Amino acid sequence: MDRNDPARYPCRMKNGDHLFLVDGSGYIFRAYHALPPLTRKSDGLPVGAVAGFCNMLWKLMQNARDTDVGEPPTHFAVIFDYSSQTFRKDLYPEYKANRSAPPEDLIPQFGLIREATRAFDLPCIEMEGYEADDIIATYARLATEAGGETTIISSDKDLMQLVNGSVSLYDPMKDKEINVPEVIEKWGVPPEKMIDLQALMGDSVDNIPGVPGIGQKTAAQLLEEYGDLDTLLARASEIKQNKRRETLIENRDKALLSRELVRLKNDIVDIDPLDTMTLQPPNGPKLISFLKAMEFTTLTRRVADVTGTDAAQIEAAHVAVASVAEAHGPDLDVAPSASAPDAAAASAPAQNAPGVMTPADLVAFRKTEARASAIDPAAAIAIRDIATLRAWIAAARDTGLVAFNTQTTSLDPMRAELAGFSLALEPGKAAYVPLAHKSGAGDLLGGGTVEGQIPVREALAELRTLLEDRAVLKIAQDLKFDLVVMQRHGIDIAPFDDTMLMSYALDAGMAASHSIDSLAQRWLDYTPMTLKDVCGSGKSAVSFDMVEIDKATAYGAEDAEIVLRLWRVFKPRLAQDGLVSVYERLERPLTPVLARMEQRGISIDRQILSRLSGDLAQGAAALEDEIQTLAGEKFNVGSPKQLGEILFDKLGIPGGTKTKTGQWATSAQILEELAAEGHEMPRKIVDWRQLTKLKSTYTDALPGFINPQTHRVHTSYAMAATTTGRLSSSDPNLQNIPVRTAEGRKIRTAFIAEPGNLLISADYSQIELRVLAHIADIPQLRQAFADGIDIHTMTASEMFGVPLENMPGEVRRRAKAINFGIIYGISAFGLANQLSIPREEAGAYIKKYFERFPGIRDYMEATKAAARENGYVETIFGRCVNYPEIRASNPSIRAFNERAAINAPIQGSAADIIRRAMTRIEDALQSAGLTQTQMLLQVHDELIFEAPELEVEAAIPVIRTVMENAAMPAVAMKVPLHVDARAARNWDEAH
DNA sequence: ACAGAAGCTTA
DNA sequence: GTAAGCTTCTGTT
Repeated sequence: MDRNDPARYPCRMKNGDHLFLVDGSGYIFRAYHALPPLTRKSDGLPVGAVAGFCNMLWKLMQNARDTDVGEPPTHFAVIFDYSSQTFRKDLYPEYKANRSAPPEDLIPQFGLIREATRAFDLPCIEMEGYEADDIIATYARLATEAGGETTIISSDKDLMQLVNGSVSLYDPMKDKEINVPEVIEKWGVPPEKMIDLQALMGDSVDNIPGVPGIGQKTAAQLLEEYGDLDTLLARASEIKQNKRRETLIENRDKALLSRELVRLKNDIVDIDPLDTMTLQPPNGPKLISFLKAMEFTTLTRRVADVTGTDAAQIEAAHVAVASVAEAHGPDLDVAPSASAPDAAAASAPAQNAPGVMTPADLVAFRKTEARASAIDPAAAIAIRDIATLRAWIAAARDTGLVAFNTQTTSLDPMRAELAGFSLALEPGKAAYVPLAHKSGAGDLLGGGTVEGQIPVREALAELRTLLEDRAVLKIAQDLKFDLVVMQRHGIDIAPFDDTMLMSYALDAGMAASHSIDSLAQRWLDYTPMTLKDVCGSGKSAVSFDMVEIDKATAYGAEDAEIVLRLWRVFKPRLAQDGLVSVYERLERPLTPVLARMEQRGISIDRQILSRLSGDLAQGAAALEDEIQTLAGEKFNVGSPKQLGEILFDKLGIPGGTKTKTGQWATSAQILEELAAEGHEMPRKIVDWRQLTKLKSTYTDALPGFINPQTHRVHTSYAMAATTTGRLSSSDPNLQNIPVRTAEGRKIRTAFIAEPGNLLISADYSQIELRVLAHIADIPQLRQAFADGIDIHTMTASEMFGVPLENMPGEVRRRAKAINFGIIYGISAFGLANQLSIPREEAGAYIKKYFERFPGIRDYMEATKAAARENGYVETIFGRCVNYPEIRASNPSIRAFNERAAINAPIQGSAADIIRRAMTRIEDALQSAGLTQTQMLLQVHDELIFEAPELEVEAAIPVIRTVMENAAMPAVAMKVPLHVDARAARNWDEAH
């Protein structure tokens, strides 16, 4: 007798009841790939899919009214696949044969998700020999026969065939209901024709053959014309297109077999009756016990609130796990091994659906997915009331992830006023929150605030709960900017990911820019609006708070959505390419450190600069007179073109050379040579240029950067501007303040400490040569550094056989030039230029050098070979620098790339070392009780601090220790690092 | 108003 | 010979 016979098992389901069927197996795979990887904090157990599953179940049980799925559920069950041995395998042994094993960190989650289902007190249904889809089909039929509605929680296309007036699908990740019209829109046929459609088009993921050459479009068109598969096959000979007719006749059997494979079995017998699925109120303690074991704190709290349970009183359940993946063990701070090139991921087959994927497949899938759907800025929402804002923030906390950015009135974060901010939760779901937009109308009254904006204080109070929530990952592009803006409002942002830094870790050297515009172009094939489009440009430009809210919404929300989409591509790539540690240890943690340095700024003495400016003006004017007298006419001394004509045409000085544009070259080097030949004017030009350079670039420009509120100068550090890992500084650039000449050094006396404080300058001595000695493992260099011997003197002694004592200055100077040349990927041409000696002589020096230090030549050859082989080189901490043009056929382009590839590991490793020091130094000072000592500036191998006089003496050894040990424990340097540090009232004396 | 060249500053 | 950013001039838009 049939167990589903109503006579035997009176089915309690009745008219108006609503059955929810969750496709548990489908969900696991989808959640695993769609959600950010999450591991249980205490033991590294991967639980991302479990977390997504629990959040979804809870949401469905609680908020069915709020989601778009109609009536709340009365019956509820979760359905799983039992095993891969099903009747379809008997029919067609190749069915699903091309699937690979699930990822290792997904395996333990299968069992956990069944545990989770039981913790929710929900029936957990699986049957040997059947797929979850067949069980779902059977229950949907039973529910319909009993007069109930069914909602299937899945978006699997295999289930589309079940949709009808009383059965619908619901995609939990897109919060989208799929009914008959949606099926028609997506597939071009109504649900009842889905079986025939799939039979024709086949499915590469499930290995369903279909009819070769017939895709979705053609299949839908044929069914439209012939009605169904049987009719189509019967009348196949009528088809006009030769190719299509032949293939349909020839592959008739494949089509019929495919139909049996995709047709779901809706008449399983011996199945648990529907009345076992009646939805009960949640069992708070049981559920919380499980959630605690999983360490899902946010959901635990929420369940405790709703069920009125005291979570603190409940013990975590003991949850057994089949096999814990060890892949995500404790972070040992070890340098990663050589990272895999991108080629494997790029060539992996891009699939249409997640399915079962290897990490490389996932990366390929995410790259395809990124381009698959269009960004629609017009669909963005403007949030203009506090209730809506709260709802979005709650949704972000549910998801645990949100893309965020600020829109402000200035590109300088220290002057920027907040105009609004945007949030994106998932592709297609982005919003902008205007806060301080004004209308141009009230000009005379100072501009009126636009109606319908949430008061800034209230909005920021809500925003704080999101940005400071440890359970919500904030994703931004160049987050440091937003961090400075928000920290000025007393709000921190943590935890976070930064797509700019991810791109930098992944693709340094692949393109000049890691800006959002170039990333959107590269990864999404999308050209975003520019600030110019929104604010205008030039004289007619307006600040962002004057932009119309609709326009601002489109711009701001688009930004957030792009960031979210980029993140989905980059996150798995970091793991795939072995760059997680570079990103998480060298890039991300530096962000808040730099944000604080930028906010502190440095004090500058206006009067010193003003007096210097006057002196420089006088000196330059006097020289200008003399120059014009020598020229016999007034001309613009600052114009290289006019100057060239005076020197080489009018005065007829011989030996001039031309630049590539055909102008006379008048560089300092050429002018120096002319001066050495006894010409009077060139020397004066060189001096004039020095004075005007100092005046325009430094003494005149710097005061304009003094912030009116802080009275200090706040530079901006770019974290992703160089290819090697160095920072750069701009607005103003404080990494090129003069130091070489006495005149220039006077500028540095204007950089001062506040009264009662001193500036401390701590710089690495010869860090790049030490790194070279480490990487290339050169015995003499290691010995010299270990013994504290002057490295250039040692080099000269080794090369020329001269004793260390009484080394002639000129000999040491040449050795020094060679040492630097090595770091720069030496060429005879460059060295000859540097030392003003014939190329042959320079070549002889290099030859001699390599004879004495064969290890250096080996290093250079090995690095070139590696760069050519892999397309990239790496630093001692695993930072990759790409050289896509290393194989260029143009010899000068190729040689340039080779020199850069030789230099990058050296410069980049040194940059990594100081980054590590910077991320540690604040804590070290705090721990030493030095609470007032603050890091202000970084100049590649130097750090500048400001400290109260009383802390200086204690701070210096702390700073030195952190800096000298910064490579540890990831890398044990074979040579000691040495730091010189001193303190003074101004930067000149401290340096 | 903007872009590129030339030149100069730093590590 | 490596890596940056800023100013002025010059010619174009």
